Amino acid sequence: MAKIKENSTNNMNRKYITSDCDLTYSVCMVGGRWKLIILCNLEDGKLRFGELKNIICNITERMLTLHLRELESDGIIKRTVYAEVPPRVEYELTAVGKELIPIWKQLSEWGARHRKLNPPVSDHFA
Amino acid sequence: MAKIKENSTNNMNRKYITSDCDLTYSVCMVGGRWKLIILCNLEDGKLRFGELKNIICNITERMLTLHLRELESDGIIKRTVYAEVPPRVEYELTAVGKELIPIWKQLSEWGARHRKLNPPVSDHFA
DNA sequence: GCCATTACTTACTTTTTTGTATGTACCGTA
DNA sequence: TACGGTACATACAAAAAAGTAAGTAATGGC
Repeated sequence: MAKIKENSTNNMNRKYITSDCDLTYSVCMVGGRWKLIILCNLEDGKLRFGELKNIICNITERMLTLHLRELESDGIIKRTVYAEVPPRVEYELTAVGKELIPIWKQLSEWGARHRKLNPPVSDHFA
Repeated sequence: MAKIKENSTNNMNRKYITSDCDLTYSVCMVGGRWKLIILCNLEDGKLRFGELKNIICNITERMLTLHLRELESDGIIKRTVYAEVPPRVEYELTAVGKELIPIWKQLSEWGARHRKLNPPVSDHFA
Protein backbone atom coordinates (compact mmCIF):
# COMPACT_ATOMS: atom_id res chain seq x y z
CA MET A 1 0.00 0.00 0.00
CA ALA A 2 2.76 2.32 0.87
CA LYS A 3 6.41 1.49 0.41
CA ILE A 4 7.26 -1.98 -0.72
CA LYS A 5 10.65 -3.55 -0.51
CA GLU A 6 11.60 -3.93 -4.11
CA ASN A 7 13.47 -7.21 -3.94
CA SER A 8 11.96 -9.00 -1.04
CA THR A 9 10.89 -12.55 -1.70
CA ASN A 10 7.39 -11.39 -0.99
CA ASN A 11 7.46 -8.77 -3.70
CA MET A 12 9.22 -11.02 -6.17
CA ASN A 13 6.57 -13.62 -5.68
CA ARG A 14 3.84 -11.10 -6.21
CA LYS A 15 5.39 -10.09 -9.48
CA TYR A 16 5.87 -13.66 -10.57
CA ILE A 17 2.37 -14.63 -9.66
CA THR A 18 0.59 -11.65 -11.16
CA SER A 19 2.57 -11.87 -14.36
CA ASP A 20 1.95 -15.57 -14.62
CA CYS A 21 -1.78 -15.52 -14.05
CA ASP A 22 -4.24 -12.94 -15.35
CA LEU A 23 -6.71 -14.01 -12.76
CA THR A 24 -4.43 -13.41 -9.83
CA TYR A 25 -3.54 -10.12 -11.42
CA SER A 26 -7.20 -9.13 -11.59
CA VAL A 27 -7.95 -10.12 -8.06
CA CYS A 28 -4.91 -8.25 -6.80
CA MET A 29 -6.23 -5.10 -8.45
CA VAL A 30 -9.34 -5.38 -6.46
CA GLY A 31 -8.09 -7.15 -3.39
CA GLY A 32 -7.61 -4.40 -0.81
CA ARG A 33 -9.82 -4.40 2.23
CA TRP A 34 -12.18 -1.68 1.06
CA LYS A 35 -11.75 -1.61 -2.69
CA LEU A 36 -14.80 -3.54 -3.70
CA ILE A 37 -17.10 -1.67 -1.41
CA ILE A 38 -15.83 1.52 -2.95
CA LEU A 39 -16.37 0.18 -6.44
CA CYS A 40 -19.86 -1.13 -5.66
CA ASN A 41 -20.85 2.28 -4.47
CA LEU A 42 -19.59 3.91 -7.61
CA GLU A 43 -21.70 1.60 -9.72
CA ASP A 44 -24.53 4.11 -9.96
CA GLY A 45 -22.46 7.18 -10.72
CA LYS A 46 -20.05 9.69 -9.34
CA LEU A 47 -19.46 10.24 -5.66
CA ARG A 48 -17.44 12.72 -3.72
CA PHE A 49 -14.73 11.77 -1.28
CA GLY A 50 -16.87 12.77 1.64
CA GLU A 51 -19.87 10.87 0.35
CA LEU A 52 -17.88 7.69 0.10
CA LYS A 53 -16.56 8.28 3.57
CA ASN A 54 -20.06 8.56 4.95
CA ILE A 55 -21.49 5.63 3.05
CA ILE A 56 -18.71 3.30 4.02
CA CYS A 57 -18.94 3.67 7.73
CA ASN A 58 -15.80 2.45 9.52
CA ILE A 59 -13.38 3.40 6.80
CA THR A 60 -10.80 5.96 7.77
CA GLU A 61 -9.82 8.86 5.56
CA ARG A 62 -6.38 7.43 5.17
CA MET A 63 -7.62 4.07 3.95
CA LEU A 64 -10.11 5.66 1.64
CA THR A 65 -7.44 7.86 0.15
CA LEU A 66 -4.98 5.02 -0.31
CA HIS A 67 -7.48 2.76 -1.99
CA LEU A 68 -8.83 5.49 -4.22
CA ARG A 69 -5.31 6.32 -5.32
CA GLU A 70 -4.55 2.75 -6.22
CA LEU A 71 -7.80 2.27 -8.06
CA GLU A 72 -7.06 5.44 -9.94
CA SER A 73 -3.51 4.53 -10.85
CA ASP A 74 -4.76 1.13 -11.96
CA GLY A 75 -7.19 2.83 -14.30
CA ILE A 76 -10.31 1.50 -12.66
CA ILE A 77 -11.67 4.78 -11.43
CA LYS A 78 -11.31 8.38 -12.53
CA ARG A 79 -10.69 11.29 -10.19
CA THR A 80 -11.91 14.77 -10.97
CA VAL A 81 -10.84 17.76 -8.94
CA TYR A 82 -12.84 20.97 -9.09
CA ALA A 83 -10.94 24.14 -8.43
CA GLU A 84 -13.13 25.28 -5.60
CA VAL A 85 -12.74 26.09 -1.98
CA PRO A 86 -13.44 24.04 -0.01
CA PRO A 87 -12.22 21.44 -2.47
CA ARG A 88 -14.55 19.12 -4.33
CA VAL A 89 -13.31 15.84 -5.73
CA GLU A 90 -15.42 13.31 -7.55
CA TYR A 91 -14.75 9.70 -8.29
CA GLU A 92 -16.32 7.51 -10.95
CA LEU A 93 -15.72 4.21 -12.69
CA THR A 94 -13.76 4.28 -15.93
CA ALA A 95 -14.79 2.21 -18.94
CA VAL A 96 -12.42 -0.49 -17.78
CA GLY A 97 -13.91 -0.31 -14.34
CA LYS A 98 -17.41 -0.64 -15.72
CA GLU A 99 -16.43 -3.79 -17.57
CA LEU A 100 -16.03 -5.35 -14.18
CA ILE A 101 -19.62 -4.77 -13.15
CA PRO A 102 -21.14 -7.91 -14.69
CA ILE A 103 -18.30 -9.96 -13.33
CA TRP A 104 -18.64 -8.72 -9.81
CA LYS A 105 -22.39 -9.26 -9.94
CA GLN A 106 -21.80 -12.91 -10.61
CA LEU A 107 -19.14 -13.14 -7.97
CA SER A 108 -21.49 -11.49 -5.59
CA GLU A 109 -24.20 -14.02 -6.37
CA TRP A 110 -21.75 -16.82 -5.88
CA GLY A 111 -20.83 -15.33 -2.53
CA ALA A 112 -24.45 -15.12 -1.47
CA ARG A 113 -25.14 -18.71 -2.47
CA HIS A 114 -21.94 -19.96 -0.94
CA ARG A 115 -22.60 -18.16 2.28
CA LYS A 116 -25.81 -20.11 2.68
CA LEU A 117 -24.27 -23.45 1.79
CA ASN A 118 -21.20 -22.96 3.92
CA PRO A 119 -22.06 -20.87 6.91
CA PRO A 120 -18.75 -19.77 8.38
CA VAL A 121 -17.07 -22.34 10.56
CA SER A 122 -13.44 -21.44 10.33
CA ASP A 123 -12.51 -18.47 12.45
CA HIS A 124 -10.99 -16.52 9.61
CA PHE A 125 -14.49 -15.48 8.61
CA ALA A 126 -16.39 -15.93 11.79
CA MET B 1 -3.56 -16.85 7.91
CA ALA B 2 -2.57 -18.07 11.26
CA LYS B 3 -3.82 -16.57 14.48
CA ILE B 4 -5.94 -13.50 14.26
CA LYS B 5 -6.66 -11.15 17.09
CA GLU B 6 -10.33 -11.60 17.68
CA ASN B 7 -11.25 -8.04 18.53
CA SER B 8 -8.74 -5.93 16.76
CA THR B 9 -10.18 -3.12 14.70
CA ASN B 10 -8.73 -4.87 11.71
CA ASN B 11 -10.62 -8.05 12.36
CA MET B 12 -13.81 -6.25 13.25
CA ASN B 13 -13.64 -4.38 10.00
CA ARG B 14 -13.11 -7.56 8.08
CA LYS B 15 -16.18 -9.05 9.65
CA TYR B 16 -18.22 -5.95 9.00
CA ILE B 17 -17.13 -5.70 5.44
CA THR B 18 -17.52 -9.33 4.50
CA SER B 19 -20.91 -9.55 6.12
CA ASP B 20 -22.02 -6.38 4.46
CA CYS B 21 -20.94 -7.20 0.94
CA ASP B 22 -21.15 -10.59 -0.76
CA LEU B 23 -18.60 -9.49 -3.26
CA THR B 24 -15.96 -8.61 -0.73
CA TYR B 25 -16.76 -11.88 0.96
CA SER B 26 -16.15 -13.78 -2.27
CA VAL B 27 -12.93 -12.05 -3.05
CA CYS B 28 -11.67 -12.63 0.46
CA MET B 29 -12.27 -16.35 0.01
CA VAL B 30 -10.00 -16.34 -2.92
CA GLY B 31 -7.69 -13.50 -2.08
CA GLY B 32 -4.59 -15.17 -0.65
CA ARG B 33 -1.37 -14.86 -2.56
CA TRP B 34 -1.45 -18.33 -4.08
CA LYS B 35 -5.08 -19.35 -3.89
CA LEU B 36 -6.11 -18.65 -7.43
CA ILE B 37 -3.10 -20.31 -8.93
CA ILE B 38 -3.94 -23.36 -6.91
CA LEU B 39 -7.54 -23.26 -8.05
CA CYS B 40 -6.63 -22.75 -11.70
CA ASN B 41 -4.46 -25.80 -11.59
CA LEU B 42 -7.24 -27.87 -10.11
CA GLU B 43 -9.55 -26.91 -12.94
CA ASP B 44 -8.72 -30.01 -14.95
CA GLY B 45 -8.96 -32.52 -12.12
CA LYS B 46 -7.32 -33.84 -9.01
CA LEU B 47 -3.76 -33.14 -8.06
CA ARG B 48 -1.54 -34.35 -5.27
CA PHE B 49 0.14 -32.06 -2.81
CA GLY B 50 3.50 -32.71 -4.38
CA GLU B 51 2.21 -32.10 -7.87
CA LEU B 52 0.86 -28.70 -6.89
CA LYS B 53 4.15 -27.92 -5.23
CA ASN B 54 6.04 -28.69 -8.40
CA ILE B 55 3.67 -26.89 -10.74
CA ILE B 56 3.60 -23.74 -8.68
CA CYS B 57 7.27 -23.08 -8.55
CA ASN B 58 8.22 -20.64 -5.77
CA ILE B 59 5.52 -21.66 -3.37
CA THR B 60 6.73 -23.08 -0.09
CA GLU B 61 5.23 -26.13 1.50
CA ARG B 62 3.99 -24.03 4.37
CA MET B 63 2.14 -21.60 2.14
CA LEU B 64 0.71 -24.38 0.05
CA THR B 65 -0.54 -26.14 3.14
CA LEU B 66 -2.06 -23.02 4.64
CA HIS B 67 -3.87 -22.05 1.49
CA LEU B 68 -5.12 -25.54 0.84
CA ARG B 69 -6.45 -25.74 4.36
CA GLU B 70 -8.33 -22.51 4.01
CA LEU B 71 -9.76 -23.42 0.66
CA GLU B 72 -10.85 -26.71 2.15
CA SER B 73 -12.44 -25.22 5.22
CA ASP B 74 -14.20 -22.74 2.98
CA GLY B 75 -15.66 -25.61 0.99
CA ILE B 76 -13.99 -24.71 -2.27
CA ILE B 77 -11.78 -27.75 -2.56
CA LYS B 78 -11.95 -31.28 -1.25
CA ARG B 79 -9.07 -33.12 0.33
CA THR B 80 -8.74 -36.87 0.12
CA VAL B 81 -6.18 -38.77 2.13
CA TYR B 82 -5.21 -42.28 1.13
CA ALA B 83 -4.04 -44.54 3.92
CA GLU B 84 -0.70 -45.32 2.36
CA VAL B 85 2.91 -44.86 3.24
CA PRO B 86 4.37 -42.60 2.12
CA PRO B 87 1.13 -40.63 2.35
CA ARG B 88 -0.89 -39.67 -0.68
CA VAL B 89 -3.26 -36.73 -0.57
CA GLU B 90 -5.33 -35.46 -3.43
CA TYR B 91 -7.07 -32.16 -3.89
CA GLU B 92 -9.97 -31.33 -6.19
CA LEU B 93 -12.58 -28.63 -6.67
CA THR B 94 -15.92 -29.11 -4.97
CA ALA B 95 -19.18 -28.33 -6.75
CA VAL B 96 -19.11 -24.89 -5.18
CA GLY B 97 -15.55 -24.45 -6.34
CA LYS B 98 -16.47 -25.45 -9.87
CA GLU B 99 -19.19 -22.82 -9.95
CA LEU B 100 -16.41 -20.29 -9.81
CA ILE B 101 -14.77 -21.48 -13.01
CA PRO B 102 -16.84 -19.41 -15.47
CA ILE B 103 -16.47 -16.39 -13.25
CA TRP B 104 -12.74 -16.61 -13.01
CA LYS B 105 -12.47 -17.13 -16.74
CA GLN B 106 -14.15 -13.77 -17.27
CA LEU B 107 -12.05 -12.11 -14.63
CA SER B 108 -9.02 -13.58 -16.24
CA GLU B 109 -10.04 -12.18 -19.62
CA TRP B 110 -10.63 -8.80 -18.05
CA GLY B 111 -7.18 -9.00 -16.52
CA ALA B 112 -5.60 -9.82 -19.85
CA ARG B 113 -7.38 -6.96 -21.62
CA HIS B 114 -6.69 -4.55 -18.83
CA ARG B 115 -3.05 -5.47 -18.73
CA LYS B 116 -2.73 -4.40 -22.34
CA LEU B 117 -4.64 -1.18 -21.88
CA ASN B 118 -2.91 -0.21 -18.69
CA PRO B 119 0.60 -1.54 -18.71
CA PRO B 120 1.85 -1.24 -15.15
CA VAL B 121 3.06 2.18 -14.21
CA SER B 122 2.60 2.28 -10.49
CA ASP B 123 5.24 0.37 -8.63
CA HIS B 124 2.81 -1.80 -6.77
CA PHE B 125 2.57 -3.97 -9.85
CA ALA B 126 5.79 -3.23 -11.63
C1' DG C 1 18.77 -50.78 12.02
C1' DC C 2 19.02 -47.08 8.41
C1' DC C 3 17.32 -44.60 4.65
C1' DA C 4 14.10 -42.62 1.40
C1' DT C 5 9.65 -40.70 0.41
C1' DT C 6 5.47 -37.75 1.22
C1' DA C 7 2.79 -34.48 3.31
C1' DC C 8 2.85 -32.09 6.41
C1' DT C 9 4.19 -29.13 11.62
C1' DT C 10 6.32 -25.78 14.44
C1' DA C 11 8.85 -21.83 15.87
C1' DC C 12 10.45 -17.84 14.23
C1' DT C 13 11.51 -13.52 11.13
C1' DT C 14 10.40 -10.28 7.61
C1' DT C 15 7.32 -7.68 4.86
C1' DT C 16 3.06 -5.70 3.96
C1' DT C 17 -1.36 -3.95 5.16
C1' DT C 18 -4.38 -1.66 8.13
C1' DG C 19 -5.40 1.63 11.71
C1' DT C 20 -4.55 6.01 14.90
C1' DA C 21 -3.69 10.57 15.66
C1' DT C 22 -2.65 14.88 14.23
C1' DG C 23 -1.66 18.53 10.86
C1' DT C 24 -2.27 21.30 6.39
C1' DA C 25 -4.07 24.39 2.49
C1' DC C 26 -7.51 26.79 0.68
C1' DC C 27 -10.74 30.97 0.97
C1' DG C 28 -15.28 32.90 1.93
C1' DT C 29 -17.86 34.37 5.78
C1' DA C 30 -18.69 36.22 10.43
C1' DT D 1 -8.79 37.79 11.97
C1' DA D 2 -10.41 33.63 13.72
C1' DC D 3 -13.43 29.79 11.99
C1' DG D 4 -15.48 26.27 9.20
C1' DG D 5 -15.61 22.86 5.65
C1' DT D 6 -13.22 19.59 2.37
C1' DA D 7 -9.89 16.50 0.93
C1' DC D 8 -6.27 15.23 1.82
C1' DA D 9 -0.78 14.21 4.01
C1' DT D 10 2.43 12.50 7.49
C1' DA D 11 4.47 9.95 11.22
C1' DC D 12 3.80 6.26 13.76
C1' DA D 13 1.88 1.70 15.83
C1' DA D 14 -0.55 -2.62 15.50
C1' DA D 15 -1.94 -6.56 13.15
C1' DA D 16 -1.88 -9.84 9.55
C1' DA D 17 0.23 -12.27 5.77
C1' DA D 18 4.13 -14.30 3.73
C1' DG D 19 8.58 -16.50 4.03
C1' DT D 20 12.64 -19.41 6.32
C1' DA D 21 14.45 -23.23 8.41
C1' DA D 22 14.20 -27.19 10.65
C1' DG D 23 11.67 -30.82 12.31
C1' DT D 24 8.08 -35.28 12.33
C1' DA D 25 5.53 -39.81 11.37
C1' DA D 26 4.88 -43.80 9.00
C1' DT D 27 6.72 -47.95 6.63
C1' DG D 28 8.62 -50.71 2.93
C1' DG D 29 13.07 -51.82 0.96
C1' DC D 30 18.04 -52.37 1.57
